[in-house]
Formats: sequence, C-alpha cells, structure tokens
Amino acid sequence: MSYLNNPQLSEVKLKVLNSALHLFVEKGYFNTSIPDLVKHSGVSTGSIYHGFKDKQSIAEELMAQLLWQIEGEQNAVLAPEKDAWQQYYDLCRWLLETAQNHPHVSQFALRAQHKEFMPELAPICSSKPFIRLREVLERGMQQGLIREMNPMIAAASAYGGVLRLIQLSLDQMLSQPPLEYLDEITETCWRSVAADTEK
Amino acid sequence: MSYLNNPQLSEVKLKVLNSALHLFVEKGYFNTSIPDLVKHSGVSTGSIYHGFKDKQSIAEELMAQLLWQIEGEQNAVLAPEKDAWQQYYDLCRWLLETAQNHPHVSQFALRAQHKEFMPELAPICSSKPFIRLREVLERGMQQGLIREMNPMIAAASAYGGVLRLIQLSLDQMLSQPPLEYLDEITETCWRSVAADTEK
DNA sequence: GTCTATATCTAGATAGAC
DNA sequence: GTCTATCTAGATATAGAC
Repeated sequence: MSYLNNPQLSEVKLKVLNSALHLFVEKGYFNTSIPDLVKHSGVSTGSIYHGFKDKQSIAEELMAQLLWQIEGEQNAVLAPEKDAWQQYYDLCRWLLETAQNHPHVSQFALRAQHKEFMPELAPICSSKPFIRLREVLERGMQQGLIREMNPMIAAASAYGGVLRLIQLSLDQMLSQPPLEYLDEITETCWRSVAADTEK
Repeated sequence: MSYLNNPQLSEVKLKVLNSALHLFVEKGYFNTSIPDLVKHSGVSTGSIYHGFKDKQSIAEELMAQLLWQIEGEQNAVLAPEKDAWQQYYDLCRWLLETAQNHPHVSQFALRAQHKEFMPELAPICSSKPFIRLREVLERGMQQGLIREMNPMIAAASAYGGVLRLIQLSLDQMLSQPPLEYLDEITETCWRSVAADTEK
C-alpha cells in the first residue's frame, strides 16, 4: 500500500504524485524529467499538464499531501493523557516507523533541499509537525520531567539524535532497521533533557 | 578572507571554486548555470573549461578541497592529551565556529544532497572527519567517561543535537549566533552518553 | 480528459581566434 | 591560457487531434 492515498485526489494525480515521490527521492528533483514521470507513472505528458500547472507544482502538491498525511498520523499518535516521556517515546517510534516503512517519505520530507525547487515554501522545521514535537518538550518542562532550559536547545538535543539516526539509516549506515534502535536511542536522548530525579 | 585558499591551486581555479561554493549554496547546484559562474567569478567560459573537465568536476573538486581543509582544521583542534569530554567540547566548538564564520562551508558539506550531482561520491558520514568524531566517543568509552553502548547510537545522540542546532542556525531559526549555544548544547548532549559518576 | 507531436528555450560544452 | 561565438541535446511546456 502506497503512502499517498487521499481519496480526494483523482487516479491520475495519485499516480503522478506517487511516481514523483519515488523519482524525486531516487534521482532528485532536477534529475527527474517529465518524460521520466511519464514512463514511471504511465500517465501521458498531456494528462500530467492537465492535472498540474508545471513541474514545480507537482513537487508543491506532493509536499502538501505528505505534510497533510504526516500531520494526521502525528495527531493519531499523540495521546493527550500520557505524560511527556510517553508522548516523546511515541513520537520517536512513529518517526522511526515511518523511516522504516516509508523511507521515501522520510527522505523527501526531512532531507530534500526544498528551497532549491520550491523557493517560497517555508522550511520544514517551521511546519506544524515540527512545532508539535517541540510542544511535547515544553509540556515536559511544565510537568517537571524535563529540566528548565532553552526550548530550542531541548528540541535539538532530544530529537537531534533520533533524526540523526534516521539520516544514518537512510544513508544505509546502520546494520539494523531503524526501529531496532528505538529503546536505546530514546532513552539515551531523553537523558540529555530529563530532570534529575535523584534529588 | 575566504575559506578556500589552497596555494596549490591556480588563481582562476580558486576564483571559480569560491564562486561555486557561494552559488551552489545560495541557489543550488542545478540552479547554477555556467554563465552564472562566469558572471560571479569573472572567469570566462573558456577558462573554466580549461581548468575543469565539466560542471560536475567543479563540484567534485570543491568538495575535495573543502574536505581536505576541514580535515586539516579538525586535526589542529584535536589535542591528543586531553580527555574525551574536552575533545568532544573542542570539536563541537569548532563545528559551531565553522557554522558561524563560514556558513556556506557548513551548508555545502552538511546539507547539500551530494548524491544528486556527484553520484559516485561516498556519503559525507563515511568521510574521515565524521569517522574521527566517532573515534573520540570510543576513546571516551575506554576511559570510562562514556557508558558502554552502541557506538552509532552514541554518535547519533552526542553529535545529533549539535548538528541539529547547526541546521536550525543555517535555517535562520535561532535568535543568537550558533556559538552562543556552545556550552548549553554540549553539556546537554554529553549528558545523554556520559557515564553515571554518582555510583 | 487523454494522447502524440512538436515548438521553444536554455543549459552544458566546444571551436578556434588571439 | 584566455576569450567570444556557437553548436547541440534535451528539457519544459503547448497545440491540437481524438
């Protein structure tokens, strides 16, 4: 089952967007020509340009769809009654799951240099899903589970390790699939921001 | 003073490489044309192609020069007599310094999707400087300053936060220049891998 | 709405004078 | 070694039949 499956979208648009996700990640946006998309998707040039204004708008619609789907999944993962540690753990599991089961999605959302082909798009780190990652840590500070500190530092430290691990995984630098490291990486990263429980 | 200044290189090659660094980061490799390089460097098309085989080899030589220079600086930073914490701290200061004083260098080395325009280049995380980052942590484990754990996890956690902070800085998401966060981010990230000194 | 055929343009790369 | 002028290929995008 492919990741993109918004029933609002026509069959051809879905085909094109799925091919775009595949090819943009495998070859890069600029190395992917419209004829490449035609070949991979089975949709003709004319139909592509009937559905999309130009090549850039394919990337933009792809990004919008992915963000929409990511946001939905993230909301489903976040159970408000849990404490900050549990929320953090669940979010990290979801991040690693996505990297494992839909590596192209992670790669496009996290690694692509969007500025180069979507100049007016806001950077991914100011997107809703990234903001919610930070919010979990801020709740953790209010709960006393995380020590008081600069929220940006806390976010960089708590999620930086996990995101770095995902990048290493996408670069084939790990011997195991990413989820294998879930407990070890979350416990390790959490220590960096956790309040001292000793005293 | 520009970052690239290897006296082995001819004046024109240096001009071209410095312009390439600037333009590849500002506009991206694929959005930078040879005429763009001509305009920015003041070197003519003919001279560029006299010095370089093709556009790709400009990027390759740029990367090679940067890695060579980075490796030299890293060696100068690493004082072998210091303990692992001090080495880690010095390396992080050097990373943040580079991001602050030569953001284009950090951006090209850390963020560019090299695979897309230099297909046969090894990923940056398997380069010598990245390996040395990991070695410092392994020495830390031998010294008992870092708890025993998967070296990849340790590296992802200890450096992931710092690298993440650098990315946020390059994305203009921080209010202060990166070096301002040096102590806070290193102490925070180090906690994640530090051995328990209590017992 | 979907297709094929094609127009147009710009990039990378070269030729050849100096 | 450096320059200008130019070639050529392949990309995006369009036109127009069905």
